Amino acid sequence: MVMVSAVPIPVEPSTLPGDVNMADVAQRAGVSIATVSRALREVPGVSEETRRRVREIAAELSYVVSPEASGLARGTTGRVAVVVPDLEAWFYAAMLAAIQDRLDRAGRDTLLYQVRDEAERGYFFEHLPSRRKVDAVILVALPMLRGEVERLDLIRADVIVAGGRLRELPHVVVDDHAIAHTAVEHLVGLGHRRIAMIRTSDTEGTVWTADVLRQEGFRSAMAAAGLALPDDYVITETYGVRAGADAMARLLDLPDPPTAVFAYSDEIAISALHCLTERGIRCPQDISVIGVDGHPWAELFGLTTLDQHLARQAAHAAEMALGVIDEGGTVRREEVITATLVVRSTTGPAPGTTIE
Amino acid sequence: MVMVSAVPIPVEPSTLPGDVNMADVAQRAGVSIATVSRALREVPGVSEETRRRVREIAAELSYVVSPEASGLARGTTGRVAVVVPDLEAWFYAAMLAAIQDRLDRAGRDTLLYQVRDEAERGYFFEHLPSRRKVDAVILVALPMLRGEVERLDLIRADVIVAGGRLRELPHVVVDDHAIAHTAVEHLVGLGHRRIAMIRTSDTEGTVWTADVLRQEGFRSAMAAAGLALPDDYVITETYGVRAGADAMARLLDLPDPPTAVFAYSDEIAISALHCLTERGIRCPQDISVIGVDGHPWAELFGLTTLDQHLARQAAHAAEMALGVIDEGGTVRREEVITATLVVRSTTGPAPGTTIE
DNA sequence: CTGCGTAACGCAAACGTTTGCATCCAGTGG
DNA sequence: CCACTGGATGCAAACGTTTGCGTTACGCAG
Repeated sequence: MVMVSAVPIPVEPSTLPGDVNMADVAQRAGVSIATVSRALREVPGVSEETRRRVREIAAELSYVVSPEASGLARGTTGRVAVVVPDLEAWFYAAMLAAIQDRLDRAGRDTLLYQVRDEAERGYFFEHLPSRRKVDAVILVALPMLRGEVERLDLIRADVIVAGGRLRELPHVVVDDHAIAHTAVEHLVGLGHRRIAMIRTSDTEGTVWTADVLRQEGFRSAMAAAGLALPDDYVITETYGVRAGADAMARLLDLPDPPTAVFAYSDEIAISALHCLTERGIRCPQDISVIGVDGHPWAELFGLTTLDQHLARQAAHAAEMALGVIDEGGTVRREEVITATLVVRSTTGPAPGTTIE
Repeated sequence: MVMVSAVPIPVEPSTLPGDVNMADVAQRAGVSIATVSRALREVPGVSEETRRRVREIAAELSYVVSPEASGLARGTTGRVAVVVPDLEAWFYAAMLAAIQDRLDRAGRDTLLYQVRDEAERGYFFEHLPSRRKVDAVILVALPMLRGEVERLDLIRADVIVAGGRLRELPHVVVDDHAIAHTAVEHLVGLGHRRIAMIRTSDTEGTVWTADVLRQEGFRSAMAAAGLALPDDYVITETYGVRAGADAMARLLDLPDPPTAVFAYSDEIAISALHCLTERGIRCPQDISVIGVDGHPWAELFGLTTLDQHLARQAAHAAEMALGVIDEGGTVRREEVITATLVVRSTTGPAPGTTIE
């Protein structure tokens, strides 16, 4: 560590590449540390002339404030944690990407935590690594147990939920109930009467609102349309790349297979589509498929889907985090996004329906 | 701020949920702050008995050290930055996921930065936000300009490169040259003689070793096999979900189309496959396709690919970062992963080739 | 000319750790 | 009985900022 004493020893321009601190800048500028601090942070109390000079010298020495020292002094970290269950699923990666983007613009850093399986969940909620490391935590569609929800209080930071709701925490969600209704109505409008749903489970005891609500919505939409919903028309597969395909296979093997399928996500839908291709079943002539998300590949595969505007959800979540951090309680505590139906080529008239 | 004075006022168990500091623990335990610090960090100089008691009280008060204060005192951050170009591409998300995982196990936090387009690249390299915020930076397959490479020196942290090489920086790469050779040899072995390659460009002036090497490898492999390589057999498409499909369309429209295609990535390959489906061209009977990556969906689509063991690459990169941080220079500076050929159903004998 | 308000700046006390060094104390061998 | 050793512990000085408050110096109204 190079420490420059109070005695004005001349400092070489680029001799101390890393270890430049405010004292160095102050000395060079002939002002006090306090003034440098104020000058660089654009706070009042410094003349324009001084401010300019300080900035100049700081740049010259390529000085950067120490986030640790700064954070310690102001009692804040400038960081926000984002917690996701599984980055390899597009949904989470896209959400994370958009959140990071917004935080970055606001000058905050993004800390990433993954909670992939039961073990990691346990670890996370026991140690709450984000404890004192961030100003806010954004939980992205993270299924959790009741007891875990309570431990969140131990986080010394504001908690925001994205893609679901949790207790009274501020959150941004998509209207999952409406999603299911829109999907079913679209299919019913095409003459379908035998409609199934595919979802995946995480095989644990946790629940997540999106999952629950989409199922409920599906059931109520079917009921509203006056359609029967056999038990085996709601299929649950364990998560994986073949989940959709396997589920579709089970549906096709039913004595009375559906003519349309509502998939929980686009990834599941695309996997299901693949099953159709494998079996030589035409889509949408023989069976229609609709997904949820707005996955980039939905476009490629011509998948009809409900775009849930991930980027917008993410931006709202980030905005809430920023709001809570520096405005406190005065911030909106709920934001509901409405998904929009994007009709492509995997949904069509039910077999035997006359086309108008 | 609740400050407990030096006078031993009894402290309620869970009254100060967040603002517990070492002084509180020390007071309760009847020892000095120094001892608490040593006790909790498992450093020698504390009796087992004291250590136990301190740990107990700390847990009781749910005390957590302030990372800012700790970092300031020890001159280290405990954080590692990961810089990626585009999280929505599976490659980067998977890499990030595995890196974060490894860092997490080592008790380090992961800071995420995205550098998506030219503007963001400019901003990143001008401000180097990671400047003093992390102990190390892992650059994941980040194309950059020459001048930008030089600015990296200003980062007050060790830099590691994953998925490419940069100057003399420690890095982990896949053997891109070998990848291209293996792919071509596989196809040639199946009787193919007209083999094309599809790659994407980022339309900027940057270069990235993987891209360059795979092209070079492809050309040299073709030459080694004694095969002609027409200029229009190396197709460049701008990145996007239809890139592979569009490129494939261009290839099919050639007067003398190839019988096999080597795609830069699995995502491009899958997109290309879709073009075949659209046109009713059979794969592999009419044309073979091989990708690179080991994308989960490659399995679903039966795509033959070169698995480049992302998780392993990521783990090595993280390991290097950890190594450089606490061992300094004594660490391996290069790690070369060999991709493995995974033969599935998108590659088969060239049309007209007799099957043995 | 005096008093007063204000802008610009410096002082020094936090912020909560880590760590080199000093201190104390119980053994221990001579 | 006496240095002497070594383990356990405490003291206090960093670490590099931020910020409340005090001090100038200066302009202006009374």
